[in-house]
Amino acid sequence: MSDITRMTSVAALLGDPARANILTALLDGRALTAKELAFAAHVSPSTTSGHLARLTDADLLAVEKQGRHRYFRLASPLVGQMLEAVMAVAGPAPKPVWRGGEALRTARTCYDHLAGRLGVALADSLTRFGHVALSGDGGEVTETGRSFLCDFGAEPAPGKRVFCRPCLDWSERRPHIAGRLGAALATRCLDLGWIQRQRDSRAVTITPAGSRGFAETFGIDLNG
Amino acid sequence: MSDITRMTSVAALLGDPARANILTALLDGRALTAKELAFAAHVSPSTTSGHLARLTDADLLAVEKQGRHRYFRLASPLVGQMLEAVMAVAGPAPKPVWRGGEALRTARTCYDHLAGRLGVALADSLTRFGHVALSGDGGEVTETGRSFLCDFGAEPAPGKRVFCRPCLDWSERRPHIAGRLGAALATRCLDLGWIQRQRDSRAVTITPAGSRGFAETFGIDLNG
DNA sequence: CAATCCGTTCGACGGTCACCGAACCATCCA
DNA sequence: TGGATGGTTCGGTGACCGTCGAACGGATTG
Repeated sequence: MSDITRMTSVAALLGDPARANILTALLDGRALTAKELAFAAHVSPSTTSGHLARLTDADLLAVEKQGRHRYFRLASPLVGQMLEAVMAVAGPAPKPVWRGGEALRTARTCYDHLAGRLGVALADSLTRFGHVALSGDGGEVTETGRSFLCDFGAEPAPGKRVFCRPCLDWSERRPHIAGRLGAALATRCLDLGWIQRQRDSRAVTITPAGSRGFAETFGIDLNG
Repeated sequence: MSDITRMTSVAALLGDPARANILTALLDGRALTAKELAFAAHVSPSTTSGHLARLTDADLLAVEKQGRHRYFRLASPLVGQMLEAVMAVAGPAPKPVWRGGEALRTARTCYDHLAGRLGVALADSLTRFGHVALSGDGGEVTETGRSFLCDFGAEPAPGKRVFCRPCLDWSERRPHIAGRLGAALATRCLDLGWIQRQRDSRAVTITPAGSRGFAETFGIDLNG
């Protein structure tokens, strides 16, 4: 089996509306039964069964048996990222239906850490440079990452809380960084004056100093 | 046209071997003519023409007319990222049952530069010694790097193409060096007899001289 | 102008695959 | 032990699509 063959097999699986519906229905990480997925896919249970068999066979879905139900979910975060990538190319999502949302989508706090496009971009940057490694439900800081974060001035306070955890961003559908590390990053950005909280909203604004800082330190340009 | 419909249309385009070959042939950012792509896709010019029309129509490819040639290239970096994402899921084969696959993972050409374990090791070595600096989507050669490469005999030809670019290696999931510099390195290694192309394959073999050379010059030992 | 090469369009052929209903197996419940 | 429900398998049908060769338009070259 050649590389191209493997790639086309996977892509072909995404190329059918019923299967695409199944996969997107699972994008949020939940596990659903075959019947629920049949409803989501708008096809009969028998047809759905065939699709599910092929998807699990290709390791796009993982299945868990519970009594007479079978629960399906995405086999790995890589699958979700692939779906996002295809959607990104598939084009402009019919966008923000609701108002005031734009600021929230750009940058907001999620409890004590950063989310929205900024939060996701930060996670991307740290991952790309090998400073942190995010897996399905956990995260670690590498050696280079530790010194990088130390230089940046974001040293997480000690504590019992989980240190670094990916948190799926609902507006971006991709992970940002939560946990003590996420909190430390947000605090440091506030201290540097890179971002400012808005009154009565979780949205935060990026200052001109922040624009420069995020670009120089993390290679982030949200306008680009 | 719904989200799912757009997504499946794009995915279905990737689901055909001929089109997948075309897209991967353009992964490094070069622009190729329809005939060259027909060769890469292993189908007739007429068939290729149909595929190219569909790919450009879906905005996966951009086309540029020059005389009686038409040059095709990926329409945006997003397309490349999508391909990488699909390859990442399609994954390196779980079990390298087949000897040829193993050879491909050890060392192969990615059009005109080196990839696989050897390509990644080269990039690592050059980075470690401070000869090049690779960031997210760009790369630079340092002063010491310039003289080092000059001594080595790998002086990139002048040209419009990007000079040094990291290219995510699908089998190693780490960057190797593409662009004019990558091409120059590959050419020099061939000239030195360190590597040899295999017929009908992108795999390259490392000669005994190459083993010594890579070890002495770059500190690379792929068996280690 | 003639020869040539690049690329596209057209028509026909063949294989693949999504779909459904009905029958079947497994599990749970009364 | 029956009956109900979740899920799979099977056979048949129809549509879609990738493929090629042949013919054609456009651009370059001699």
